[in-house]
Amino acid sequence: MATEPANPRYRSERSHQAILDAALKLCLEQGFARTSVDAIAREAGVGKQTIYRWWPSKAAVLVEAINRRSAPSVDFPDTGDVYADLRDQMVAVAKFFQTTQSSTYREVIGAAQSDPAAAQAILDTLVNPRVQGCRRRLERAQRQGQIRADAALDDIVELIYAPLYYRLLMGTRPTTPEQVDDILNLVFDGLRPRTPSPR
Amino acid sequence: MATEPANPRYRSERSHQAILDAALKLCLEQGFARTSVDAIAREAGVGKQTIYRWWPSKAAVLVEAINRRSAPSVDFPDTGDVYADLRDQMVAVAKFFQTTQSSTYREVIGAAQSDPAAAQAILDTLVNPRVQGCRRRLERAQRQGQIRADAALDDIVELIYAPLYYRLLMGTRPTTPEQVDDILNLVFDGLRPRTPSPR
Amino acid sequence: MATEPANPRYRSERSHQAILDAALKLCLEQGFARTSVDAIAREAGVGKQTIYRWWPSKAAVLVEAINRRSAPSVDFPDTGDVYADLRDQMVAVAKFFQTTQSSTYREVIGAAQSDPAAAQAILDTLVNPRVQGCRRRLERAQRQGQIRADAALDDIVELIYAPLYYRLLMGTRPTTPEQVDDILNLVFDGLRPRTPSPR
Amino acid sequence: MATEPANPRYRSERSHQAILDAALKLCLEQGFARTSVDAIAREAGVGKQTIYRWWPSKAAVLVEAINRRSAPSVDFPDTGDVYADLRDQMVAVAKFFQTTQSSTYREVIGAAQSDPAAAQAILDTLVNPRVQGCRRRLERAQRQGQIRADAALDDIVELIYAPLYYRLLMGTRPTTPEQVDDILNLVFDGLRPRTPSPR
DNA sequence: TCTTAAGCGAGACGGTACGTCACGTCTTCTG
DNA sequence: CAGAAGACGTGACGTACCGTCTCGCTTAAGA
Repeated sequence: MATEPANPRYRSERSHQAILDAALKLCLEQGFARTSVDAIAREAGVGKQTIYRWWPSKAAVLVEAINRRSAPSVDFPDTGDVYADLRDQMVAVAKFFQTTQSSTYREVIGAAQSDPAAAQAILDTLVNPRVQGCRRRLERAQRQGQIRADAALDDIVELIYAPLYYRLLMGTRPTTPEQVDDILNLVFDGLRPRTPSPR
Repeated sequence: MATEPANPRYRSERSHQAILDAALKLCLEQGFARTSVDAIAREAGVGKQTIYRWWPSKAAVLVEAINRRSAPSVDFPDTGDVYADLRDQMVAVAKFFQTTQSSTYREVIGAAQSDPAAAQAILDTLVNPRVQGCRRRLERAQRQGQIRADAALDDIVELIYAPLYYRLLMGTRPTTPEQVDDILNLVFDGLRPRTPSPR
Repeated sequence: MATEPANPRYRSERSHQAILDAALKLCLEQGFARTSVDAIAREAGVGKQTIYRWWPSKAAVLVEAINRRSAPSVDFPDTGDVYADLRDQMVAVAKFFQTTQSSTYREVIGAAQSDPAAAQAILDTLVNPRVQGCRRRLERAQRQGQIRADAALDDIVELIYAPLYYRLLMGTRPTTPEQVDDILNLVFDGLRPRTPSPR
Repeated sequence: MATEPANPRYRSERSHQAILDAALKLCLEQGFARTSVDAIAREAGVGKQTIYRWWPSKAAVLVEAINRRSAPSVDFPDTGDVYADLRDQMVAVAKFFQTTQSSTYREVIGAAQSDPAAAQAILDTLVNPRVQGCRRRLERAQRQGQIRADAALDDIVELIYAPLYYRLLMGTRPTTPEQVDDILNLVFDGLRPRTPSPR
């Protein structure tokens, strides 16, 4: 993983876990920006050096911590109905974006705007694995003729998730699960007015 | 405006402009995160307190500075062809997102993730005025039957701009003007496979 | 007076008094060091410039304010008994040094250590007039044979008052009126052991 | 010592000395009031925090620095002739008060008028050890009958040193070594006119 | 009586220094 | 001898005051 050094010789698993736990806890309590590395070390009962030994930045610690918590959600469901599967997955994301924990994720993405290494870690660890899962599901749907054959899959993935991230990061409106249907309807049927067509 | 105090008595216009200029210049040279308020004050030949007197944070200064530079782009074109008009505007945004200056905007949005006041300033000053322009254009198009009557306009605005912001902020891929057509095609025609329909 | 400009044309007597009152009040409440010129101006309902127009420094304001309050104590008594007269005056000084107001005086002398102009104002306005009064009284006593003819009067004045100031400024011990007799006994009779002599 | 924290764990001796040296140097060059903590840190090649970690104030730093320089002068001579010994010690003090370095001491005492902790440090570190030395010398002299048996020693110590401090702090006149004899003559023989007595 | 120049309250201005916080590295002692 | 504890150099923070300046307004002098 991008946030891991090559050779974790002598690495203390106890300290490792304690750091991730402490980081998440403190960010939840007071926000990522107000959480210092010193505070994480103190909370984890760990020397500051131990953190700097294994992670390049505070953001990297939280990328790993968030990933550990959200690992189960990587798998993309496949019930045969791509609309329903996308809906399920997006609702899960929308619900997460409504929780308090998501603001740690939000702040980490914010910090990554000034920290290319953190940005890369987010992509590699959190975003891309899920994007790949979605892409594979869309591929199957495309092969089965459930979505247009000429649509670029990467464009579709982004078109679907972008509105959720847009609302999260720009704060235009909260991301409620109900809005997922609005998005999917638009994305599936398009903007163009049409002669009545069977769904 | 959100970043302005109620009563700018005796405010020095010279200092005001010098601060905005200095802030933009330094952010362009070394990035927003590496630009300190001290440095802006020094570059502008201004006391630090003068900055804190009129703006609540470094981010707020840059919201106003960016807004001053980009004020002309608020107007949304109306040639009668909504697809072409959206395309024009999106291409302009995509081009801006490719420039070096956009990374200041990007970092300011990043900082706003930990600073609700800055987030509000971005919405009020930069985002919402342009969103309103787009929305009004879509309303006319909807009245003229160029887009579906049952589509919620706010959803459409976000569906169109979100992919550009997503790429900007998540760094998945650069936002080239060519991709604008890919997005618009998807958005207008939808994902559903279809019997040939006239464009 | 040293703290007064040459030509007080148009000077507002109301403001003048308000400044002196405000300065004394604030110093009494929170100490000289914690009292800012801004605060004095605000308390006096006066523009800051008005203070700077008439006094060179915060310390100079307080020298004048203290002087106004203590003007009556300049006169040195003359009952014919120089010992008793010195005792009276020293007791008055010792009592003042025990009051809360004296710590303003103390702090002003402290500030004068880094401000030659203030030091000069203290000498000219507060110290020297009283020293001269004491000196004149000692001169008469010397002419009347109550003190040694060969003693330098300036040395005597300092020898008498220095212990009080020493205790005030060095904080070795408080200056109680009772100690005045101890000092005067020593000063009058000297350290040398002696054959019994008539008082 | 009053200016030392209880437990100097891991304190860097190199930084410690560099701070004291830098503080003295800068105060000598530009005065105590014009010397900022920033400047001391810069001159010493040390972080500002390191100063604040070990001393409560700029004044406390200089109390320790002055003490380190003047440690040798604590011992009080004892040749058997108390007048001569006092004269020696007072001349040394008077000479020091004439040097440029003494104005650092003077300004520190000034600052202590608004800083009780600094005042205490001056007493504990600089004044009281020397006062005790003087007091012990006077005790011996008193036992040997060189000074009056009924004189309070603390009063004598202050009576002797106070005029020197008075001149230093009130700026009435410089403290020349010649004046020491004038003071001592007065103090030993007293003010009272007398029948010729053998010295 | 009417200018007119000043003093005036208010407070913004360019600055300096403050004392604190967090960073990422280095050092010391302890288990 | 690895790791906790935390001191270190660095640098930015946001605040407090400094002494000067720029505003309109009031006020008293002299034309």
